[in-house]
Amino acid sequence: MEPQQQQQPLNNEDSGSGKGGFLCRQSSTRWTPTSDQIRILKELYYNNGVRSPNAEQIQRISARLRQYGKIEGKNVFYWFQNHKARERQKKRFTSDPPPPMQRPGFVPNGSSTWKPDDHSFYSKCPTISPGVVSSASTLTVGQMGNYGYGSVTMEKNFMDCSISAGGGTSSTGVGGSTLHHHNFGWVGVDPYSSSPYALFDKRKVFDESLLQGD
Amino acid sequence: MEPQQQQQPLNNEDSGSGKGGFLCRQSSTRWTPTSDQIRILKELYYNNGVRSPNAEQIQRISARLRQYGKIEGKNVFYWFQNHKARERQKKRFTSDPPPPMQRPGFVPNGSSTWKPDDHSFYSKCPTISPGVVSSASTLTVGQMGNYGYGSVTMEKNFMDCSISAGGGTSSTGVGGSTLHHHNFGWVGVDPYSSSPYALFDKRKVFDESLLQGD
DNA sequence: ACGATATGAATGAATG
DNA sequence: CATTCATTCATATCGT
Repeated sequence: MEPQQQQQPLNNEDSGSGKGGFLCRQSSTRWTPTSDQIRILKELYYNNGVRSPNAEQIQRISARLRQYGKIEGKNVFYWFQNHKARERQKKRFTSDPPPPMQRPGFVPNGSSTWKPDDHSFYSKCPTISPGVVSSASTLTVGQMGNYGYGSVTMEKNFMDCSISAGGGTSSTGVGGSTLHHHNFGWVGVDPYSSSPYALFDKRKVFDESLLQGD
Repeated sequence: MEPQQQQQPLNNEDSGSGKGGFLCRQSSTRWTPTSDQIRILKELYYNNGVRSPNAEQIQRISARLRQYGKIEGKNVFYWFQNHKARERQKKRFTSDPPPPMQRPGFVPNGSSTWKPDDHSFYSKCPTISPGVVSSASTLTVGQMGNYGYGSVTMEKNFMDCSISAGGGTSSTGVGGSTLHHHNFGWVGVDPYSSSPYALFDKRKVFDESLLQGD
């Protein structure tokens, strides 16, 4: 990447405190990552091999990053998406590597897309005590955030090994619950639905089942 | 990042005279297309209707343009991106009649994050003349006809719902008894693919504003 | 020398 | 995951 390393007059954090009600340049709607946030994100990306974090990871990451400035989960999500995509893209039109052709008979990857995400090549869980790791399998999302050694420079720890967590991939392991993962309660109106009755189309929102996480 | 200026002030290559070592005009901060390169690019753009060349085309174009000066794939990529964007932007101000009302002073911002998406649909109908071969010569990247983009304008400003942590099924939902950490932000995200848009429908509401745990 | 404008570069956000 | 759009920043270029 481009050596863009320097800090500028971070003017984020803004929030026009409603000075008068008019004027007040409403900061852009767009997230403006701070240097620290960027630094951490890159850390995660390069040092921890995080590339496509899932919801939980995103939650933790954004929570951690929030210390350095306003940020939402989607920002983290997009950041990784973009960073990854750009890296690939740049490489794509920078050189003309012939399409990766695998020799027949050798199935590189059946159907599952290998995710270099966490638990990939880098040995993770650096700061996690072995004993504690086990608990990670269930869910460590608590907020181990930054304890002791953590400090600001050490953020890889919270990334840890969450992969096992409920098999982010196969949540079906829910067990007794016959709950289907099909009940996303998306609220919001349908911009396309010109049909008034389409209102009931969607399984309306707010499914208590979803809320009652427990 | 936004407010952050990315270009690092690399100061090498003193073009001035021994100034001492302060500011200097480095020669290669940014690509400066030559007349020939511009000419060809414009030809591709206007005569061949190339708007968003893909990796392969970019490679060919840059290779061809390299005859006229140093150039990289990304330069071509950005050139088309910018050219297209500016053309559109410009058109938006000129030929686009001022929409009724909305005068400065009217602050739409109120409760929901106003989304400045004014995907004005306009038929950009390029002015390329079919049959015109021009002198594109060797380059055959022309892909006229793909200026679709006239997508419909759809407002998806409904990304607001509630925090129905669909996580129920997600990894966190492991074991019926395991605690469910609901702090989920995005509604309707598919935990399996961690992609907010992985929904069956095209809706992809992810919201996270309610998040504020820590 | 500036100030304005044109434009290369970067990146957040979104779509398919 | 690839592609695209919008926005913004930084700088090159031009005008006065």
